[in-house]
Amino acid sequence: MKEAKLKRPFADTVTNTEATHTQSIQSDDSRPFCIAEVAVPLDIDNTFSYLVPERLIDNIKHGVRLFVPFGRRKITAYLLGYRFAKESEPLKEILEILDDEPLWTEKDLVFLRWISGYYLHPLGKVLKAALPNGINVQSRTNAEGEGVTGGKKVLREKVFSPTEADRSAFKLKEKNQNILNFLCQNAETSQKELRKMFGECGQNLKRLVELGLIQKNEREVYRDPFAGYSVTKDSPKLLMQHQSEVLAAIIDAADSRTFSPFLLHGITGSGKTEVYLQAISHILERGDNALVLVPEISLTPLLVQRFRARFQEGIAVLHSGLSDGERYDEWRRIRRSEVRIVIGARSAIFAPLQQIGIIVVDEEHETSFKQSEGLRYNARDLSLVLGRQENAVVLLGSATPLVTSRFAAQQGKLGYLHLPLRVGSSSLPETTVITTKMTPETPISATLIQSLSDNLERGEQSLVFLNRRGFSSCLICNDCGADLQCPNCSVSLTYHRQRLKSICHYCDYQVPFPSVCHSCGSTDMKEMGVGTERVEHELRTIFPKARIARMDSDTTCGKGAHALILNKVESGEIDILVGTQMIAKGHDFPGVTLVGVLQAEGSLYLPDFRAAERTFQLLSQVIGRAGRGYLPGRVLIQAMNPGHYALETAACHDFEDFYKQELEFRQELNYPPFGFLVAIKFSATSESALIAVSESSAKLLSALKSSLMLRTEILGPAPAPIYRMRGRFRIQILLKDTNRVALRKILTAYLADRPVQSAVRETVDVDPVDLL
DNA sequence: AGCACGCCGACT
DNA sequence: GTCGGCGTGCTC
Ligand SMILES: [Zn+2]
Ligand SMILES: [Zn+2]
Repeated sequence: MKEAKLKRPFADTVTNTEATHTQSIQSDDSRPFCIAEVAVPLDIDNTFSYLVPERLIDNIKHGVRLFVPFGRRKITAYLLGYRFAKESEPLKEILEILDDEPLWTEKDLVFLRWISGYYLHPLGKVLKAALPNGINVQSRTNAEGEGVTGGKKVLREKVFSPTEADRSAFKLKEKNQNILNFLCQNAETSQKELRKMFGECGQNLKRLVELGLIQKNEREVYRDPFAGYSVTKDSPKLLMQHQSEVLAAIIDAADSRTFSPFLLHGITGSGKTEVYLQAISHILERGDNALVLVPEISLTPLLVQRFRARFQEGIAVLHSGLSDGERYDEWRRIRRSEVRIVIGARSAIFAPLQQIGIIVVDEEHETSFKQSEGLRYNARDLSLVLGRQENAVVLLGSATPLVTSRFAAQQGKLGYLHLPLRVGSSSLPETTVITTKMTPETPISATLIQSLSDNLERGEQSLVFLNRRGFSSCLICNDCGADLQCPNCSVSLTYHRQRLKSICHYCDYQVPFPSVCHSCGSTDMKEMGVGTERVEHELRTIFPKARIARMDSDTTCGKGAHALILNKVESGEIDILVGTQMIAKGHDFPGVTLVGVLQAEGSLYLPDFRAAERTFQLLSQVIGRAGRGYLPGRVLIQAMNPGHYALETAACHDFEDFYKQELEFRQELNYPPFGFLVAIKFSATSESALIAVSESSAKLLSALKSSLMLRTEILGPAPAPIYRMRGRFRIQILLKDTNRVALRKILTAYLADRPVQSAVRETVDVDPVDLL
């Protein structure tokens, strides 16, 4: 054995899994050193200690960012705690305290530490991810860090208000008198608004200030992303029987003031939103606040409008379309308790909202609640953790709940609330499954063509759904049989006819058309597999007079393009809409009476244990698009091999049966919610590093198998030991129980022991665990 | 993340 | 000989 490493000069370095003592001991002469413990936003698990210099001791407080020397650079760091000590090892000094007010509370820190441990992500990076981007100062390498408190600019405006002075003592010009009267009768008013009412009035205001009749102040203004949307007040709607029962259960739980998580299972149009609104109203009345998480695509002005109509003021909206400045403004309003309701996409889980009484997660099954890079958190999962910490009600709402949620409800860990009825509307659509082999020449079966034709004649609208964009999913060489693949991702390139290119849907690698075979150089390439672009093309040939539109990420990349297509469908300007899963989400089309699903099993055989669940959810959603108006709906599902239970159960709307069969499948293979899953993804810079990792990971896997894992698995096509995807190599580890301590130990040991260190970067992806 | 240090192959 | 690329480890 080699001699142990040199003794490290810094003792007692705290790792971020342990709680740090943040309670400070008062400074006195016997304890002259103030030592700050700090997390940095880098790939480092331990924390660092700095000396707080004399000049900063009076300003130090919890929850602030610091500017510290780190190596030969200067970076932003996050203060975790500080203490006074008799003596100190030689430490570097903090350069600056970047915030006057705390950015996070002790409670927030508990939550963030939990996240750090659960997602195996350094605390400093978690803090960075949780804070709004506008606040962050770019680390400066040069010595002059002037203006370092920077971040996004705080906007100010001038406001005027009357003084106590005796107003009758002056004889004023008419305009001045009018302004003064106005100010006496109203709250302080900005110059901008006064200008609107009285025209250019800078001179008049200046005069009134000089006379001591009014005073000028500055106040911070917030950039308002939803300004200009007028609000018509509405009042709580009368609930149907099921809704009132559900609401009563929620209110009961809320009044217990204990952590009360619910699964609210209600099909689209069953009146979930009204239940949310009234539950939130109850929480607000008793003085607590509400956090509402919705998928990015559902976070529309229309939704915000609904909340504004009910609650008017005190609503903050956080979505990805905000500029850093706007987002920072909303964040500050929340921090200062100026709002009672926060509505946002996944990152809103980090909103600095205090006293949370209820967390609503709408469409909880949506994958967009999961962040797929950096800190790979799932806001749906975190809502449960936060709700537990805050003793809040957590409402997970969905028409097609996650298998995990459904299971937790069965176990009694989630309260199960069901809204079975469509409010004021029709029965479920009649659904037929057709067995067809889809070919590039005839992607649409004769039966579906006939139905579309009938629908056109009746003047009714149709949807055609295919979960694959592009013209053809790959090009195959007629000479040697090789398909055109992405050199980075080893997946077939999708041919896009309009753009005359073949494109990798993972990394956006492109080759122009006509293409040359990578292996033999032939230019004789055959189109294989069908995408939405081709379906649109074929439909135009079959129905030359029909008004046809396509909606997928290719046709909606422009700003407003998405809304434009939706509007056209809604106003009846479109007869047939072709699209990917995009047409399954978003708004209702009351005029649609026929839905055709092409290649329904398309997403079923992906190397993902949730493939069946995703397929079922998607199909259920698409099926639900038919017959939402007054006319009954009809659905035709085309599949090559329709025997899979995900298709069968979706077709006959048998939710119970789907969950039963899916849970059997999960249990047999120890997939969540029965097993615990962690994916380690590698990206390597060289082929040799890759091989080394492959070998060492095989060793890891066999070690895991022989120790505590009940089942370990490598995801992907055999016989490759590591699955290559999006330029990365992925192995997945499944554990039977949810013992994170054991997992962390094994992972840490593996990562430390791995042969190639920096040539390989791994990200650890923790998948759903039973958090209840 | 950067940055320095050390090891090994290639090259004026 | 030494120049430089890459792999490794450290930063209070
Ligand atoms: Zn070829
Ligand atoms: Zn690619």
